[in-house]
Amino acid sequence: MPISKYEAFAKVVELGSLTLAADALSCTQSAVSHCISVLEKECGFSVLIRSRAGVKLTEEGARLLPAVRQILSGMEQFNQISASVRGLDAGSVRVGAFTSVAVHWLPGVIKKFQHDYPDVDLKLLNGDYHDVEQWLAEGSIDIGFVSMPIHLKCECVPLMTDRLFAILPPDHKYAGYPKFPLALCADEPFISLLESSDHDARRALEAAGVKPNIKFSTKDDYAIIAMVEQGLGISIMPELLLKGRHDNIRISELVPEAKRTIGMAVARSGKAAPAVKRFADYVVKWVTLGEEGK
Amino acid sequence: MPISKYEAFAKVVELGSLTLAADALSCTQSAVSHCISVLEKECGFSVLIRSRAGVKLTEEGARLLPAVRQILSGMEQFNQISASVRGLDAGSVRVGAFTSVAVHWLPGVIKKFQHDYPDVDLKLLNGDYHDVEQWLAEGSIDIGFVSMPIHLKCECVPLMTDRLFAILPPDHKYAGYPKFPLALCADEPFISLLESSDHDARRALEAAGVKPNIKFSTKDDYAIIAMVEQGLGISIMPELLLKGRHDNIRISELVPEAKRTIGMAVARSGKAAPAVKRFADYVVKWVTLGEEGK
DNA sequence: ACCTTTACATGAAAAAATCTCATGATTTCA
DNA sequence: TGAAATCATGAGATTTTTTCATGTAAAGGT
Repeated sequence: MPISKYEAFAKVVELGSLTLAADALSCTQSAVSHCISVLEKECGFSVLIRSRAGVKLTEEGARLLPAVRQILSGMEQFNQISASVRGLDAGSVRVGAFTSVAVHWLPGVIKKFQHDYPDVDLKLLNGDYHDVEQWLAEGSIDIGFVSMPIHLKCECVPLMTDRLFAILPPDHKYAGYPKFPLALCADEPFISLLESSDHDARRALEAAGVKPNIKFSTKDDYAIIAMVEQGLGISIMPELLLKGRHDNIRISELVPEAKRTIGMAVARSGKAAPAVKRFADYVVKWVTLGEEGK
Repeated sequence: MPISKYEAFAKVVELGSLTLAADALSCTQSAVSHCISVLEKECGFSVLIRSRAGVKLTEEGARLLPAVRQILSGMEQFNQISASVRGLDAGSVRVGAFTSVAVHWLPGVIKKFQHDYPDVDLKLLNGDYHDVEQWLAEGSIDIGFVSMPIHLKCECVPLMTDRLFAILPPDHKYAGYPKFPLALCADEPFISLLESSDHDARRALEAAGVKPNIKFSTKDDYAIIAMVEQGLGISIMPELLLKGRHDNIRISELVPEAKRTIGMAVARSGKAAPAVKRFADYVVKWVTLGEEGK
């Protein structure tokens, strides 16, 4: 409970009494008296005329009053603004995400968040894994969705693990089988994401020591699905991306099983702006209580 | 040497570095760092992004900046004003006046002013109209009392209008008449101020097209009165000079009526030292509320 | 007049805030 | 990899602010 001498002065002038001002400021009359003394010592002249029934401004004190009001109004404004930022009436959140998250999670999260905090400015950037990490490193986004692990030094919480599946054209010779041996990717025409865009399938194949027979590469996940549909080859896709779609493809479990872990990285996590922290909370809540949670 | 956290914040933002700000504020880098921490604790979010080469504002910090600037500008203003008022403790006021003012007004004004501002050094120069204007022009006085109008380029406020009267020896042939025709000055022996000392009587006579029959000239008003008393001649004097005196003379209204306007000229009026402005205020107050005001 | 009440002042000591010192951690540059 | 530069941090010293306990002065009632 620190009292600024300016506040004390203004209050005393307003109420015309040290005692009343002290009450109003919840401190002792002595404290207010000392404050005024300090003020007067600094000024080098008295600002108040003391008398029996309280005090009133000297002419010099009156000259100071506008400046004091300006200081106090500035402090008031300061508090208003910081409260408004704290209360999420202000601020912005820049989110970077790759396709599956941008398609399956963000619309819902954003809708809910925007409803609760209509004054926060949301910005969504869409890219591949590499883009998102780049943006994080640059500081051009506050929150980035990534495939874990990540080398960037910033706090990153795992959100869910997502199985990888083989996708085949419907009339593919292995289409009938419920499981698909990863090793076959070495023979079958394989449609891949660009190297920079993909970590998951690549990691799975490397882990199994399989060198895929890459026929096509693209940066767009849905383009791959379309190509598979047309029988141009097979590919590997995470479950989240396939969910809810009705493509004319066959989906088979991989053998051995492979997965990715989707994580959320928060830039300058501990010191993130309130709006950013809150948005991160929303994401976690959204994912943990049933991704499709109302 | 107390450093406000607002000051620290603004300086850091301005210089983009805690270290430089610390130098600028003559305190340690540690102090600045603590200040910012306190600020951030109060706000509940970070206001600066720390990096190798200094720091920069967060978006939230930027929002606070205008309020901080307002606070600092208020403090600056506060110091300016108090320094200017303090000027009264160190200032001096040099006043030039002619006889009637020096006798009838200044003692009272000076007494009151000295009581209220005992530290202000007052200097009073006594002279005639010409002397005062000379001193004003030279800048050797701050405030000069003059008979308006004045040609000098400096702010000059009219204080009062003062009627001119004829003064006659008690046994003069016209002594019985309540009014005295100005034209008679052409015949009667006339006692005049030196040309440089007088404007008022001269102007009145000229306006009436009367050429006075000047027998004696002196620079001292009271010498004229004494000479009139002795029956050496007649003269013209302003009311203020005659007030409160009990000379053995006859005072008659002039026909046509004549007057002078006493004004106060303030050198460099707008930029005058606080003590000078204040003294001028006192004079005006003194004159307006009854010249003999308590 | 004299006491009571009310209001501000003051001095010492406690409490709090602020500053410095020493040192740590991190990043950049050579 | 080491040196230099920059910000952070913790402990202790310093300064400021607050409280507590009175003191002083003026106004009002009796």
